[in-house]
Amino acid sequence: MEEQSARSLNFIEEIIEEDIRNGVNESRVHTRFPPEPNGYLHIGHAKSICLNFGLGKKYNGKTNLRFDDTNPVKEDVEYVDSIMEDVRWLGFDWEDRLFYASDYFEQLYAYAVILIRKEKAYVCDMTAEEMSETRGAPTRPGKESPYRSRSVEENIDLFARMRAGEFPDGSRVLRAKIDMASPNMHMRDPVLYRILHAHHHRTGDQWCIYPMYDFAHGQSDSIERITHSICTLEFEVHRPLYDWFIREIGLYVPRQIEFARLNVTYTVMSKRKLLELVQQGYVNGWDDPRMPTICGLRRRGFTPESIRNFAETIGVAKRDNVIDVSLLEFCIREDLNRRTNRLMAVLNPVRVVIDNYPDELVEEMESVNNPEDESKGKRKMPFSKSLLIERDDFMEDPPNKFFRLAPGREVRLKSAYIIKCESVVKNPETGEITEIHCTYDPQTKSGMPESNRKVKGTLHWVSEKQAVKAEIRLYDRLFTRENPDDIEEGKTYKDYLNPDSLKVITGMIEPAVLTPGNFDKYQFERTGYFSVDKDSTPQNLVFNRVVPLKDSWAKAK
RNA sequence: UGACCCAUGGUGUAAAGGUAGCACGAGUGAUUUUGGUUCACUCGGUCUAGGUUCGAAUCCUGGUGGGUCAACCA
Repeated sequence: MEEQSARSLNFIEEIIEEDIRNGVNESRVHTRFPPEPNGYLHIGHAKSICLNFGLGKKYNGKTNLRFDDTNPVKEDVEYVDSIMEDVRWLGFDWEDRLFYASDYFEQLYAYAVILIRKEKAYVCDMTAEEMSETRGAPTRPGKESPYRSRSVEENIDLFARMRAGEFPDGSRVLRAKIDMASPNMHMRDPVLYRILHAHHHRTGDQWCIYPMYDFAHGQSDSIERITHSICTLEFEVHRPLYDWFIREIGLYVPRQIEFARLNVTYTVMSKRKLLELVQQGYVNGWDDPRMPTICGLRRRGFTPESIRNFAETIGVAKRDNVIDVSLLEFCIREDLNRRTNRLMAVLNPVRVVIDNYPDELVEEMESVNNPEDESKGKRKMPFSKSLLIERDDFMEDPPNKFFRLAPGREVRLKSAYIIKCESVVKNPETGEITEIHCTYDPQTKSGMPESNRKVKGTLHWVSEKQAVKAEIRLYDRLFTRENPDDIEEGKTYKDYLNPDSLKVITGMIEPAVLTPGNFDKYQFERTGYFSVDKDSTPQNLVFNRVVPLKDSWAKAK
């Protein structure tokens, strides 16, 4: 069965397997997912989560969750909590390996002192502006800081006093002493520590100096004995620095591997932009179903399985990529198709009156919940003289290939009778059709011996009197441009926001949904997959459309 | 105009020097109590120019195109 996995490794797996063969780091595999708690996780993080935890599992290794919380002014426990919830929801377990970079502040301080003693780090008094000016440019070398040659003793003393809070923010930094002429900007005496009198969400006011990403990340990996530190491509130029710290301090050696981050058409992925959409009210919060956040997708009705399968399907490589949203839609359709119950729901109703049906009779019609899965059982739906069908399912003057209801034509009502349209009633002023009068054939009730007569179409319907009103939220892509980050002159990504990304309508639902034991996601016949919104109550049913069904008739039109 | 990274159908991703495959997509047909689902078939690709080799998507060189890097962010 699994024969094909024998030799179809992605480039990261090849590196890992080679390391295993060579006995690198005792041939262990230990990965980590290291988010900064400064925002909510999105589908791009899901790729990283699936990758890191997936690799840990595949190679019988472990995966840590580590919060990269070295910048207190941007971080908050709100984000810590949401990240843990999202990772768990996706189906991954860090067991007892929950860590914070802030757990290592004392250790990192000691590492910095080691570098100072080796004359590989120094306290620099330049302002941020001066530092920026003397750093040079990629094509031009920088100039060495006048503080570069401070004595070890002076550096140790100054660094201790930085920690003790003797200096104001921004007055001094600790820098590595590497090479101001390096073609790699990150090697031009990068900042290791800065002074920041800010309250940290975990360490409180214990520290007023904070390590920079470069000084914290690799060492944290090393402390946790991470073997493979997988990150996105923009950190590729940081790798020489990552390795430099590990080597100079003399630490356990993890290997950093970079992959291309995920991009999806018709959406933005940067935390900054997503934050703007929330803060400026373009969407209703991080979990707005239009957002590409994990919590947004969850609220929309995506399943963890579908997202994991998506991550598996897109693969991993180093070239820039833009995944078409249709692939994400495929993944959720594929999953929901076999797990959701079918539900009759009429989104844009028009009345159908069965003239030859008894006035007061209400029959119970039986329908399978999921034709793909018999074990999902059956349900009963009331049927009566006055029904509602989809307005689109009737045409007074239809083209040839219209398979639905039209004057003189027959259709089957799903799980009920075959009906024939006899006449229509219109509003004399507007010309709008208000009633469609039909007759039914009593011999064609679903399940009866003579019910197998072929008719061109089958329609969904609800019984007018028993149907339940529901608020239906139809979501469309948030942006009108395939790549909202590809901005035309004089515009911003916000100019590509889709004003019609949310449409709220009132639909009529079969009453079965109110009975207990139903699933929280449904396939509405022909219209799409829907989930019950978290704000829904029995008095006010609210459905979110996860994704429309494919509709080849719509295309033909 | 520096360093580093990348280049396979429309979109992704495989092929460890030896048949360019898979998925989405698009198209055609069959089945169908929804035109969905399911099934079958089809479409379509190695950026370019040289070189090495019996043989190159794969190795080498040049070009072209794209990306990353000049935060006391991560």
